[in-house]
Amino acid sequence: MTRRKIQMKKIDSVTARQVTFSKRRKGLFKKAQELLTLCDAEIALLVFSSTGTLFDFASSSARQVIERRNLYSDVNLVKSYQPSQELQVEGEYFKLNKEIEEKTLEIRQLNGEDLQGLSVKDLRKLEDLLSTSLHRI
Amino acid sequence: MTRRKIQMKKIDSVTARQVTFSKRRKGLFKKAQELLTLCDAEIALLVFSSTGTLFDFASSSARQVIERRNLYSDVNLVKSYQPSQELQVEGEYFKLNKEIEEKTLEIRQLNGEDLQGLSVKDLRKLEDLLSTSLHRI
DNA sequence: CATGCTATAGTTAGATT
DNA sequence: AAATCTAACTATAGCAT
Repeated sequence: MTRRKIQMKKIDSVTARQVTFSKRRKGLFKKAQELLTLCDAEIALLVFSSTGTLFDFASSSARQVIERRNLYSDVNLVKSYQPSQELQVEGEYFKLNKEIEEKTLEIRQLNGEDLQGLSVKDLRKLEDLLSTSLHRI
Repeated sequence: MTRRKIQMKKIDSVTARQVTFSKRRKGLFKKAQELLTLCDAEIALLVFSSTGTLFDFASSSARQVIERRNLYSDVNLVKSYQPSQELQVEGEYFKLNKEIEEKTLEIRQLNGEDLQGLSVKDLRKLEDLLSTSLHRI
């Protein structure tokens, strides 16, 4: 796209591929955000790196889809409304992604990172937990 | 973006918004396709129009689906690829679930449980990790 | 309404730091 | 590994048809 036109095939160099992945992922999310804003669309975007780790997820207003779905089922406002499979699927995605996020944070905290969100009490708990774990090992 | 720079807000004119939606959606999917080709990533992209109808879905391994879809007219787009979409979704599920499983195990091990699968060397590593974490806290 | 055009806005590959 | 730069690309807003 720039200094040189590139071939549309998997980039050979691992490092170059990672850099491009990072740059283009950012660009893709920006485009998604723009589409979302300009056209009032709802977008769910899941990007996995080649190693299979979930790298990102973008959709602010897609949450509303879920909320709307829940609203419909809760209030039973529209009897004939059947959540489409796509929406159900999206809902499950959100759930799974949230679970992954939570577990990732938990791991980071067990590793002594991201502690600023914790109260002193929680810190003591975590400290005790780690002490116990250390003893078991 | 072109003849004129536009404001990043919802486009007022309904017709202009529809045109932009169509154009940009196309662009977004192209970018997604490029990212997945260049970087061997896996991408799931769900775009809902403002009326809430699912407009498209893209996934790395769904390449064939997308290609096949292009053979059909716009009107039949969604219907024609639904069954395959289910299959793709299954794959993504599997990945997310696997990631959750892995993280769950990691947490359990950080808590001193499920250690039987680890070698002595891994145990030492974990011990060091916990010591360091404890120190940070 | 959809599709084609095209000047310009926006994106990014490769280099540099 | 991450940020910055910028030439060289691509995407697209406003029109035209």
